[in-house]
Amino acid sequence: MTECYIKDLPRHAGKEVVLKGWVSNRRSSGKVSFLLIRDGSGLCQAIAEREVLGDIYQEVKKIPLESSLEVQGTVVEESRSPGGYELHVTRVEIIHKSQEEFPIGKKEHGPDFLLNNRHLWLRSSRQIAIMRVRDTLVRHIREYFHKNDFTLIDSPIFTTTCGEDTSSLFSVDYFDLGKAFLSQTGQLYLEAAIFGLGKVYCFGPTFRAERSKTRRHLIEFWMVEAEAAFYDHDRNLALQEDFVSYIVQNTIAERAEELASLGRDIEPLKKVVPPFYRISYDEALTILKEKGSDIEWGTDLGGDDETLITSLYDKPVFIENYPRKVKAFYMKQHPDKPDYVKCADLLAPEGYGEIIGGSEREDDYDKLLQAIRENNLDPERYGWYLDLRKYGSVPHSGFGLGIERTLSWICGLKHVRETIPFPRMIYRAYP
RNA sequence: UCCUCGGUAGCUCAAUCGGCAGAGCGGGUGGCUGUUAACCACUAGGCUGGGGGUUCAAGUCCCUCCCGAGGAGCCA
Repeated sequence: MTECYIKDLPRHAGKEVVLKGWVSNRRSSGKVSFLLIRDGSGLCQAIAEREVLGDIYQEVKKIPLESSLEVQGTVVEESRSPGGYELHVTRVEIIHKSQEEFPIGKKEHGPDFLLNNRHLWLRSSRQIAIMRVRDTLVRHIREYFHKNDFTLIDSPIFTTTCGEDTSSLFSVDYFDLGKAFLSQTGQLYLEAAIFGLGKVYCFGPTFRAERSKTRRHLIEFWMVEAEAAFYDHDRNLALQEDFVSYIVQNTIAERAEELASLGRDIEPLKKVVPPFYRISYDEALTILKEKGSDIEWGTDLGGDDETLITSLYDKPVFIENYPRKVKAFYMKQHPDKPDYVKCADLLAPEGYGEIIGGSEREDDYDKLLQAIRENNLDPERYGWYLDLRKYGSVPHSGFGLGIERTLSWICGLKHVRETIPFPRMIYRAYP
């Protein structure tokens, strides 16, 4: 007997096959039961009739949701079944009958309950759709870098240097060496790698011990970072435009069905092609003040500010050249305006806000050392990083893109917590 | 850490001015041969987050603690 996956049913129309999966939903009407089977490849309606099945029909009719089954039957084209094909069952074997009522019901649930049952929530069609989009997005990210001659450099998770300030780092005991930190960025290591490989990227989890509690924050999230030798600020922005357009267009083309099931209108995403809008930090401030914001020069844009700016544009917008004092120590000082750095954040439209932070890096040894001291960091710990400016230092730039924020934007979600299989949040590390 | 909102049946939520604790879904029992979160009938299910207070009377008002959500700060 041919065993097959639901996605392959059209190829077996009229034939008898075996499916293995779970009872996603069930309805019965006296002598006939409709079992909605999920097998990881799709959904299919299986028709179980009393006259065909005999004694086991009574058990099948009452089978608890999410029980696992092996069903054998004839594949029949049927528009009323999801996927367009249904199975007329001739034999049922119960692999495992759910021991208790499945906690995730057919009606709505609240976020607390769903997050406590994340291990079971992942079986629902909405979560399946999001995970498929995530898989596709990640694949196109890797593909883009591969096609453009970037080499993957896996950066360490344990670090003794940091890219941001130490207050937001998780520390762990590291044998006799004292404290080590969980990585916040692989950037500094990528900078070391460009001298051998030119263009590199890393992709992995990153950890922020910030007591953030918003729809845009996770404690553990995935970030893809790229770094390229001889890329100045403008070339960096062109790369980001090309990259973001590529991953968005390819993902929405491949996952149109899933995005539709999530209720995402992809028309706004189709506009995500180069060039993106570019405004300076100072211009952003002027706009914000005109709109009534009380933001002051020398502070970062808040969530409301980002929402206001993005509402004015139908495509992603770069905010360039921030004040030096609000950005990280490694960013290159602006040659004409010493109070600024050559950097840009990329804000996604439709109110989603920052998805990329990037900059040209300081390539001058003395200026970098000075910046490290100004930020009260220990120059000895950054010895290796300073070394990079001693042997053939070159202009170079890079950026980091947050996977969950980008996915949340593409899927049109209200919160990043649904974009990662097991979200880590300030008061939640279970399951 | 701060601000705002919330916690009532397994789940999602009602409960008017402080006056008998309710519904839908899910569970159980029965019915139905084409259902699409199926439907119909019956049924079980409660320390109203914990503690204290006011009152003849508290889910409702006050104090306090716990838990959650959204936001601020910070960031991708």
